[in-house]
Amino acid sequence: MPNQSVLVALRVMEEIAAHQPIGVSAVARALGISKTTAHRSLTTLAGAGWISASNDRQALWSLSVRALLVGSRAVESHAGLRGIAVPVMEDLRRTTEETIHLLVRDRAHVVLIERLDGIKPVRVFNPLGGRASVFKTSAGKAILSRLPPDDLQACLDVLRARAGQDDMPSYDAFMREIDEVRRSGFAINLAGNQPDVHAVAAPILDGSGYPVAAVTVSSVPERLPKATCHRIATFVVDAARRIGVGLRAAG
Amino acid sequence: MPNQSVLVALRVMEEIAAHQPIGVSAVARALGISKTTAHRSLTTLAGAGWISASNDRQALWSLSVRALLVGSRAVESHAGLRGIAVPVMEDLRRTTEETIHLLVRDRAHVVLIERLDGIKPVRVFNPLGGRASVFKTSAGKAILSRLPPDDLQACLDVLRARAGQDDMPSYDAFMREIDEVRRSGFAINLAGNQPDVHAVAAPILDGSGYPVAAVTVSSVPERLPKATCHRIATFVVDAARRIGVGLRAAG
DNA sequence: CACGCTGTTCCGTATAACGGAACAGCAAGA
DNA sequence: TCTTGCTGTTCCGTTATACGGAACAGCGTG
Repeated sequence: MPNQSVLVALRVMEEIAAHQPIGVSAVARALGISKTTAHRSLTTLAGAGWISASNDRQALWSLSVRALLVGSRAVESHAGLRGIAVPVMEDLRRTTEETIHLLVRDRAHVVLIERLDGIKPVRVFNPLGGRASVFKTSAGKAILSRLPPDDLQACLDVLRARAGQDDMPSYDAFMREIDEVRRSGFAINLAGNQPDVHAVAAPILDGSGYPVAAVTVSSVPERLPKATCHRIATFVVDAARRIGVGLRAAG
Repeated sequence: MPNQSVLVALRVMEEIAAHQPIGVSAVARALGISKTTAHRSLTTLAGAGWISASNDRQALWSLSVRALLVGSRAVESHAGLRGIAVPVMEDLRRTTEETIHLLVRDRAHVVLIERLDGIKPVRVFNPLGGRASVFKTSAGKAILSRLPPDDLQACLDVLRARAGQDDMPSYDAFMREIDEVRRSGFAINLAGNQPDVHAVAAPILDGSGYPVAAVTVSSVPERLPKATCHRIATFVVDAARRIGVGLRAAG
């Protein structure tokens, strides 16, 4: 296994991201490495400007802005997905007047890469880069419904291991829901991830039919009851389709 | 210098962020390292899931979502700045009906860490994690105006080296403007960074008086002429003050 | 005052990372 | 077609480097 120190450094950054601000000993304990190695990794990362220490008596480490600068470029990697999606998302917001999200998948999670706020005063708020379970969100279900069988099975294996815990849906029920999403072309989430947030999602397919992302409309339950979700699903599906067309034209 | 391979890997990621998608040879050339080292670094980063290759004939590398997942946590490092700022930013948007930005400084740049879209149809659009010169933005001038003398001088040295190039302001004119900003408490930018974008900014000070961030109101010149900038500056300054109070209360 | 915890430094050794060289595959040019 | 110049990839020997144990200093608690 090459570049052990790099693997350590990356795990250190992930540990900091999850538990910042955090000290040397806690990092070493969490990763099962010696304090010496953790300390060396931290000072190296700090020297490169990716993390910084609160200069208290007991140094606690946090990610620095450089990490954001580099990480934020990751959203541009999907063949200009965001640039193509944003104008369509603008249209969708004009039609629905609600918050529009653009998400991509990372294993068993979806990550928010763009957001357009709803127009009305009461509105959902999710930070960019935010992460949620692929099993509890409409975007996750939308993407999973179009995944190739092998990729889908890999995700479902994760669910089988965790079903029941943490409000995870049962394996069989989830399978049935994915089938239904595949048939209808859109997914609905009624407060399954965050209480008081309803959402409807549609998968964005690239030229080869792979679901690279999902668009969603989110709002509070009062403005987005089940019936309304079904009614606006047409617009969401159409927006996803238009973004897909743009992707094929671009790349 | 310890952990050379880590330093290489981080530089590789920065190079990818700046020029993705990019191949092995180009990375090696840009960093002045051997193709072997670049290749090893890339495969290690890919193994850890931070970058991924387009599986074309000629492998081109891009940042993966994992980089965003970690990087996005960097915005939480400033003692809960965003959580405190967002509600105040909501108020400011309600008052002005324009786009509200929250930015922090990284050396001679400001980085956008949160954005609330304006209500009106024509509106500025800046991606989160986006970077702009501290000398050409209202946010940059607002933050610089409250920097301790040493930090300010370090930045001004950068300006002295680059003054004239790239639409950079002259050293003396910029000094005068910073003095004016310090006196008035807010900064204005009339299309100095992006054409057709006017903005007004105020610095957010922590408990020790250090300018940790800036809030801005941005819009198109028609809705934000110079006179209007001065009129709404009161609201921007007050928003920045309220966020500062929240910071002091929190930590 | 000892104990447990911080973070930090030193050091010997095992190993891992370096770059040169060689190879395969593709594209443009002669 | 055959060359030239670029890709990316693999192998290998040597050197330098990253590892963890042990020891140290500083602080708060029992």
